[in-house]
Amino acid sequence: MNNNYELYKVFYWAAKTGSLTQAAKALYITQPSVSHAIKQLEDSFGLTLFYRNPKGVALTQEGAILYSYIEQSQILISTAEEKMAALKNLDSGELRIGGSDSLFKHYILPYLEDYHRLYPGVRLHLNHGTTPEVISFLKEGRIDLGVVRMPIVDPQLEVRESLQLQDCFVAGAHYAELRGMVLSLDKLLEYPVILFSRNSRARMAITELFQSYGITLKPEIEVGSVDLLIELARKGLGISYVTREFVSKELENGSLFEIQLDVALPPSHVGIMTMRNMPLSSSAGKFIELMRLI
Amino acid sequence: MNNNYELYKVFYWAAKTGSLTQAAKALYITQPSVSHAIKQLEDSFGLTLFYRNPKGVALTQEGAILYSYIEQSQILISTAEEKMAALKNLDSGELRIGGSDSLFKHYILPYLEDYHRLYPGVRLHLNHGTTPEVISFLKEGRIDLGVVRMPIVDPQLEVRESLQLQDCFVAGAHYAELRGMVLSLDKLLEYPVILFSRNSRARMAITELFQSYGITLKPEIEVGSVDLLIELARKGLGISYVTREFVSKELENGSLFEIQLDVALPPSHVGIMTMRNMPLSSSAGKFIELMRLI
DNA sequence: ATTGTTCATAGACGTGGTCTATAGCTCCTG
DNA sequence: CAGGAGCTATAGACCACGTCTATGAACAAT
Repeated sequence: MNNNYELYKVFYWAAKTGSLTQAAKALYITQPSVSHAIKQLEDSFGLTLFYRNPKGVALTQEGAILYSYIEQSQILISTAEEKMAALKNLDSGELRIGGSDSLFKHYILPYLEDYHRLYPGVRLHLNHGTTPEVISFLKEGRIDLGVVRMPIVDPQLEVRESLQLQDCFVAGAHYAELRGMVLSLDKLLEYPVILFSRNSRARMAITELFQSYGITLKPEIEVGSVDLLIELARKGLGISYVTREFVSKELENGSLFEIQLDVALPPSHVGIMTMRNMPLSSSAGKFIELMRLI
Repeated sequence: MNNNYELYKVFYWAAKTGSLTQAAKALYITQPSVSHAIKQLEDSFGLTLFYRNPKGVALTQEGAILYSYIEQSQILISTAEEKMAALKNLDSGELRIGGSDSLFKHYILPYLEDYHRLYPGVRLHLNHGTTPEVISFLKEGRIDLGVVRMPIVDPQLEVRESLQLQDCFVAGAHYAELRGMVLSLDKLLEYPVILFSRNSRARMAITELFQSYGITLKPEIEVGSVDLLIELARKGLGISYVTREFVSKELENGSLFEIQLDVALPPSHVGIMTMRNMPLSSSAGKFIELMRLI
């Protein structure tokens, strides 16, 4: 009774077509093989499954009972195989990405659009959060990949550097007097500074930089959205510390200008983060491939 | 993608136990075999199905989707195998018998009782009808076996002679004067004769016998039930032509007595009839075996 | 009769699934 | 930190078993 499940495939086709010869054709094997397989099944059960007629075969009572189960089973397997093929060529499946809202909006979005156009069958899930939150999501298996600011030092994670960003201080028309000037850090602090919320990686980086010059950076305003940072600077409420690439539009149309400093601000890097030693889902793999390609 | 379904069995156990080693134990094969099988599946799909951890394996997104189908499929197969085993040792299944009411009542019933006691899981279906009807039932596959009067001459059918019966004429107290007398056929016909309905095999046989002596047998009363034949004879409405074995009780307690004739009435044979060249269901096979045994 | 179906049987062949042996890895423990 | 005990992956050998070809037997149709 310890059957080879392969026999059920043969049984299924024999019952379905009502002919061992037809079953053989469907399975691309010869009729004696089918005959032999059916015999094996019958012997293993100690039951006769088919009536053999000169014009084919017909299920016996017992065979019909077996078929009622095996038919369902085979249909499930076929469906599963189709599903797998669909997952393979990304006709279905899902892609779950973690990252910050600003990175989604200013960096990932165009890739997502391309990706969605190429693979409309793949459902997209975006989970926003801070860098440590995104790392948690990843480790919990709630996302396939995270897009965050480097550096990330975690042996469990594999990080691909994908983009270099340059943070800078920007101001609006209200501080037009500063346009073209080169400020020292001390001088800068005479103006109200607007920073992103405390637990962001960019905020930590700039705070450390000032610290290294012995200066304590204390913001006038603290917000949780990059859009607000930009908006507040434009309205003249202070000088915002933002990623230059994310305000390129405003810099171009002159609604914001960059404050020149007498020290170099360190560039920041964005990385695509995945679990090390864990295979990527094909949807995630294709997405990363697409990001590096463009 | 033309997969060996055997691989799904391995996949199922690997996913279920979360360990290739455990799956190997469940399947009574070695761990490298399991490893190899999973690899084959993954290669065939072009997808990774498991995360390999140092403490076992876990399904990937894609693997989990596959599992949702395969699990159902495997459960169906297991259920089917259990069902087959149950059918084999007659814990389930059905037995469909065709025959006349009188044969059921007087001949088959005791065997049915034994059978039901031995295999209470087998559902019994009794289909009553005349001999030609029973033959039709059999050929249409509505019954597994028929119990009818012989002779049956049909190349499609296989008939096992199972019982010899002796028909005879019986009367009740009203005709007590005939007790011990030996009657000629002519003399018999001076009394009202009660026969079974025209289309029965027993009726045809006795009509032919009279015909062979140049006598036309015309019954006074014609009924469709053996019980009625007996009852009418007991009430004195005439002389009934019945199967002696079916009135043994009445002959013993004296409510009926057999009319002696000066010619021998031919014995009739009961046969168990099945389709030739068609395998018996195990339930039917066991029943026939039981009938011959006792 | 002849031809064309069907399934069953016999025997040969060769692939592929299973095995053993071993390595690499991580985690735990003394 | 070394050693042991898990786990899975890999390599290579072997032989069972599933497939094949060839043929037979039974039946249906022409």
